[in-house]
Amino acid sequence: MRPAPERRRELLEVAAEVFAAQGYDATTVRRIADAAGLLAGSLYYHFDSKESMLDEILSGFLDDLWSRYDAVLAAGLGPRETLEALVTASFREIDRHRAAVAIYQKESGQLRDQPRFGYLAEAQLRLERAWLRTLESGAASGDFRTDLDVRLTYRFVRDTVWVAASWYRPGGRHSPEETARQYLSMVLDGVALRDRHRRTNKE
Amino acid sequence: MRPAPERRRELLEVAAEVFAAQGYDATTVRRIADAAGLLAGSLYYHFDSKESMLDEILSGFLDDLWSRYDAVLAAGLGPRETLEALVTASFREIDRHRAAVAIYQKESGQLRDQPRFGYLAEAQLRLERAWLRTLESGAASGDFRTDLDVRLTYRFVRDTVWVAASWYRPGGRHSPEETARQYLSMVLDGVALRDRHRRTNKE
DNA sequence: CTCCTTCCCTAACAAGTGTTTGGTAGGTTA
DNA sequence: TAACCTACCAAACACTTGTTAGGGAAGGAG
Repeated sequence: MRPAPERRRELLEVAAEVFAAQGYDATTVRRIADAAGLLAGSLYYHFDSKESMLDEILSGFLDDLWSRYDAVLAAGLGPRETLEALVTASFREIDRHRAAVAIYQKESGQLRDQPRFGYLAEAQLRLERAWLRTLESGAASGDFRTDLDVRLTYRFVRDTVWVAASWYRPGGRHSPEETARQYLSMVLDGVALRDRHRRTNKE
Repeated sequence: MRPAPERRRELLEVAAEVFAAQGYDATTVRRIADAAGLLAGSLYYHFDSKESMLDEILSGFLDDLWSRYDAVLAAGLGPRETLEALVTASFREIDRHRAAVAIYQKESGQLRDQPRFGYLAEAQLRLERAWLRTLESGAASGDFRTDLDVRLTYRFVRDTVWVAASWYRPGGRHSPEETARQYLSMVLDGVALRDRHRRTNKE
């Protein structure tokens, strides 16, 4: 009597990988079964629909993400440190849930209208609020520039981070922490050369 | 005897809009027909397959994009001016071909393996080369920082620009030129406050 | 041994898919 | 007038889709 949840997680990982590579709608349930080494109908012993698999993948990822974000936001750091911590946490999440993040990026737009996936819209709103608060308090405290549209800045930071899931490969040249450091350096200081940059790359 | 190509372009625009909103695979040919005000079978008088529509949309967009990029690259500008011109051209392209760009972003990954869409892979390669050359010569000339991984910088710039297609709406608050200016300001100088930024926002 | 549970297979289902075929209303040309 | 072309409709086609029902092999429990 093996522990069932293990097999379940195995299958979900396979499904996530295929969803991320082919897109949710383009992925047939038979293809997931092929990749997992069983037949299409057998998947329905573990899950009650293709949509349930997607649901479980996405909500699992979001739960994980929020537990990390909430920890950062509750730490009471300064705006700049909060931004750094959020970005770093995001890249760690991409490292762990690469497929789920890619799916979220691709399909979230068309899914959030569906009642079952309403939590995607809520999550996006919570995310936006958290980021806007951080950016605004950073502008007030003198950490960030004040001549930029805050909402534009938010989208800029958000997108630059999360699109990375489309090309990032775990175990590649850069660790999530190093990728985060370089991204933060670009987002905060820009790519143009200024006198400081010669050796100010704070470690 | 009205000019046929006009109707053709009309239908392609409708199709592009639906593809962008729902995703290519999730879009049924009947839904396109609905949105265009005719029946599914009638589409096959104008196009010989659903795939052909997608092909025409994407290659049309890429042709347009390259004609603009080539003009910029042939102008012999300095690295920083080239980067600024490329980014501005990109946002103008997003303004004109928003739906096509969104489709390209979403589906290009799964399409480029298909022989018919091989030109997508070629285009991506040409784009990467053009950008890398610009970034490298900018690092050599002292315009850009040298302590960043060039390929990472490339992906950073590329992504930040093109993802904008997922939220940008023509006729919104910001014109493509103004959006480009703000993005360039963030990419080049960063979002962190430095002494200069109080009033150095050139113009 | 028998019973039961877990996990999978075989085989089929109804619904929806992209596409084709034949026809036709209405305008243009001769 | 008749012949023709454009742009569409109506109806069906073969196929794929997600999903279900019934059965069976393997192994632990009594």
